[in-house]
Amino acid sequence: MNPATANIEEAILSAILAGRINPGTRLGEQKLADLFGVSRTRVREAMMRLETRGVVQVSARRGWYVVEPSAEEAREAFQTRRVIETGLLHSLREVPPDVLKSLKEHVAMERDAIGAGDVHSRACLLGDFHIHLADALGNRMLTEIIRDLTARTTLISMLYQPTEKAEESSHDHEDIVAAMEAGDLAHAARLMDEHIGKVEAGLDLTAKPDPLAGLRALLSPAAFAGNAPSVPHTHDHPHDHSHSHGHPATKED
Amino acid sequence: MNPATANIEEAILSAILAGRINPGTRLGEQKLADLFGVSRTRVREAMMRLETRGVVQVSARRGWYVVEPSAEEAREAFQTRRVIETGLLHSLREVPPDVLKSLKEHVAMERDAIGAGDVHSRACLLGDFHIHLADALGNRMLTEIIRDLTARTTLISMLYQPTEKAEESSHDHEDIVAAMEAGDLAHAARLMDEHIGKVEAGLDLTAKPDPLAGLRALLSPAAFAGNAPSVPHTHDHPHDHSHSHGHPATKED
DNA sequence: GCTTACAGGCTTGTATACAAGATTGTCGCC
DNA sequence: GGCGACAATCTTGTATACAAGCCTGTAAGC
Repeated sequence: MNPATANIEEAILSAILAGRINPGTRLGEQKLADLFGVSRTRVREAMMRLETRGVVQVSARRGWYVVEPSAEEAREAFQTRRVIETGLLHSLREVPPDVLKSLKEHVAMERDAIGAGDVHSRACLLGDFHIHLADALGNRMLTEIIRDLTARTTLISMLYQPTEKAEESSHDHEDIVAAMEAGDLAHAARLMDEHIGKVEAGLDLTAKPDPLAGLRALLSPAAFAGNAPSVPHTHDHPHDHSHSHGHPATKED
Repeated sequence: MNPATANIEEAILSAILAGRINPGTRLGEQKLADLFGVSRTRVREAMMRLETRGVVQVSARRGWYVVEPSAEEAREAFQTRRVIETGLLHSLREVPPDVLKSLKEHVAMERDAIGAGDVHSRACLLGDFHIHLADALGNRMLTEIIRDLTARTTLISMLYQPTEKAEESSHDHEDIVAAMEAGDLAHAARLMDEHIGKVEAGLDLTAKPDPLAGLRALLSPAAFAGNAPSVPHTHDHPHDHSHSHGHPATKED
């Protein structure tokens, strides 16, 4: 594949995985083209690849948008992850020591990030755990699949997760690694199943299937005093104008 | 997505699934553009999507080629299928009656095709079984993943499978469905694991990692009498010239 | 006779131009 | 004042033009 095109694709995907780009964000071709210093053609390539991978969508003659998975799609994504990740643990006969070591280090990093209150890298690490785990099998194909899936569930969490129970997730990860170390992979699989189930159960899938959801909350409690309180444009500002995309998407303020 | 572009993508992918296009086949942009009556742009889109899905590859300024998975990739593909499909059966709590009915009908069709000696639809059906099974969960995401994976293993079989044990495969499918009907999904998963293992074991992964493999066989047994026997161009004729792609890839003659 | 350099043709890579549709702001009308 | 039509603007969709690199066939040199 082309290095430049791959870079654009990678840049956007990892920004999503890291939670730096919100679901529903519009990604204009020209804007990205300017940003990366190439023509629209290359950006379009990257976008179409990402569309195939299920992380962006095109709305005809309106633009590219980071997907906002529906409740139905959210359920599918979690089910898919459950199927694949428990299947992975089940088919793992033994865990190589270096993989175990790397996973333990990862969990330690999670705890540090949580302790430091680093929201940004925290979310990133929690998703990364599963990708690391996929690496355990040394199967690139599977890793790629889980990576794409994780991107989707990350977006889902951003859409539907009222409160991120980071400590609980990290603790689950720890237990899973412990079971792996003990060689009880069936148990690890069961824990993984529960873990994903918990994350899914923690979502409020009735919350915001549409961008107007934020509105409704304002409308119902008698509001509408004098001036509509500016309706803080939920998305549609991919990169303000310069490329200093630093603010880590702190939505819940 | 665009209907026309999607059609090109679909057409090529299903031709691969049906075994009508051989691994290693070159797919020229202009040729396909003429064939579908569009410009190269659209063909390129379709190709790049297919590249993301892992079924074609581009060789810089030479052309697009249907992938020829290496032995390593073949192992990964089968392992991935094993992980996902056993995981699927494990996480299936119960099997809806209509799904069971549909699977039984499918297996019956397999047997008919085998009985009739219909090589073409036979291979197609054997792959389709797994896709149908994915439908059992009603999870489009998972179905899509398995579909792409099946495309790859189909190509792998075309590359490495000396003799296709169709009857055995169909019998395996039958057993799996029987276990599902009996409600013993753990058993079904075990059977699936064995089944995929058998298919993988039936491959000769040392066979032809390169297009010259057919050559070596000719070279070693003292051959080279007078004229090199024409080296029947192993691939490189996507659609001869008109679009009457009817010959069902009977390679093993 | 064999090897090497070169030229021509063919294929993709990339940018650009133009067409078609969507959105939004404005003006006229009721 | 409110509503609807219209025009300006912006965005993607598609095709085409040209650049750049690979492959092959040919001819010259050894």
